[in-house]
Amino acid sequence: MTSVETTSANTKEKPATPRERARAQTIADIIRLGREHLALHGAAALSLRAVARDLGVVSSAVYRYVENRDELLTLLLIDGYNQLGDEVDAAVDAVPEDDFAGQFTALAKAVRAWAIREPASYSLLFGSPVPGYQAPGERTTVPGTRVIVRLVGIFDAAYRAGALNAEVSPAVVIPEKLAKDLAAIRTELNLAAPDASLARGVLLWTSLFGAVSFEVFGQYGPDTFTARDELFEHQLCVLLGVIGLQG
Amino acid sequence: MTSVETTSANTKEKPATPRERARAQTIADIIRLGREHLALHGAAALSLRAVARDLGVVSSAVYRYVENRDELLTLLLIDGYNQLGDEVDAAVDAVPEDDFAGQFTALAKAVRAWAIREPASYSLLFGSPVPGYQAPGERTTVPGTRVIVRLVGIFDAAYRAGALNAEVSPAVVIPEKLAKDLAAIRTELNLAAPDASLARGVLLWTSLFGAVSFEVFGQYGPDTFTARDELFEHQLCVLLGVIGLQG
DNA sequence: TGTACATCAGTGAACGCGCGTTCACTGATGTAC
DNA sequence: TGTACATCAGTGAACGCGCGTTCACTGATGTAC
Repeated sequence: MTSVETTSANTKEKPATPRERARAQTIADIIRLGREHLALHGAAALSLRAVARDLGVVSSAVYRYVENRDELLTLLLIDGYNQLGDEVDAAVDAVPEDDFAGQFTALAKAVRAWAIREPASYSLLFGSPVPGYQAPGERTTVPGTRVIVRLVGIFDAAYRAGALNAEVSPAVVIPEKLAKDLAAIRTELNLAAPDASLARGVLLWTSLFGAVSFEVFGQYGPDTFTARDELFEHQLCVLLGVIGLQG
Repeated sequence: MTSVETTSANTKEKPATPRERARAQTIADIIRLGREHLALHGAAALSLRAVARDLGVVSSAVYRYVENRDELLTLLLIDGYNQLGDEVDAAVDAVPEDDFAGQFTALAKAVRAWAIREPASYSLLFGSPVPGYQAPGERTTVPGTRVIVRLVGIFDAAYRAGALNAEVSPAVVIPEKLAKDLAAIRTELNLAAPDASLARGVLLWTSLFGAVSFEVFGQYGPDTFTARDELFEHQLCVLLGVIGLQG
């Protein structure tokens, strides 16, 4: 269920000894409790002592499993990215391969559903940075880019299939500096879509998370929008139009 | 310079006695130091004791000016909203009244410039909620809605002037529940634009802050985009197309 | 103008709290012969 | 299979820290007569 198992299965293939299984279980418990704590008090207030209390163990015992507070944050970050990534993958995989608009919609809805269900994890991943904490890039980059990689994957497949109408609005000039960035992305992810399409993909990406963040972070206020599902779906429709995909 | 003066000028008209001026100055200092602290350690770590230290005063002395920690947060919130609102207003006012695309661009650029200059304040206003803190709506709603009110103002003026091409893409059906929300907004803000245009306005709003948040919160990573100004301007262009305004 | 009193700013000590982290330790679980 | 040793999980006390908040207080600044 949690992605810890996946991660540990990747590093160590064998089911291992009872002691090792107990250890893996404890680490999973620590992450689970950490996530609960995150949900209740936020990332900045995450404390090893509180996790130890919930675990029913003396505070220093946690140091057998986690080097320090920052590492617990890192574990939660990675676990969150993988949870989100798993749900997004499952949602997209359930849509026919040639239904690009459907895949995009599924991805977007999966992101939103997860964000609303796990607002604290969403905040940790996509909200304001945690003061004094710097994520270790070598461990977080891969899980942290799963959603955007998947998104551009759909995007590029649609382009290759000729389903992307890039000329949907008058061509906008892309400055050379921006074109260089886009070229680097194209090379790294092995894409075919031209600059104008890629740039629209970035807009899609930021807009999607902008809409979700407004909802999760309470920017809409309590009463302004009661029809939030409908609002979100409508925004998706318009965004699909922006990249020239028929919903 | 800060908007405290504006606020206090609104409640008390007179320049007042020396003692009162000294008091106002001290409150302004507290807010300034609070903002610096915010920038260095984040909202969750904001402490009255630290502000007192920077103010060169014993910790209990701050309670002469601020009821408790939460009220300091509220002051910072209101001050931030007003700072942003002032800059946005100034930027928009500098554009000719009939140049709606220019006004929108000016608003967007002002938001982004302020956010990049004051990332901590931006985080407090638009990032993850501060755990354990609930903003008092009766004091924050008015300053907190200045930007969006200004945005829909531009938007509606463009519509009334016939500059908004609402039929830019095939009409999307707006569900009844969402239409009700939009109708309430239309009444409250005295707008003329139809549902489809208003809904696009909301998308514009969330997309704008989505783009800014990604940049401020470091979601782009350190290297992916070096041409951030160009990327943002390009996104504005596309968004202008979405609402049917010629940039 | 001068005195008596009220208001206010700031002091310093104290309260109880929770935090991260270290360290020497006790037992239980595993491993090697 | 049985014993001797190594590894590991968890204990409990302690360290130094910063926090929010209260309270009785000292002086300085203002106000009323």
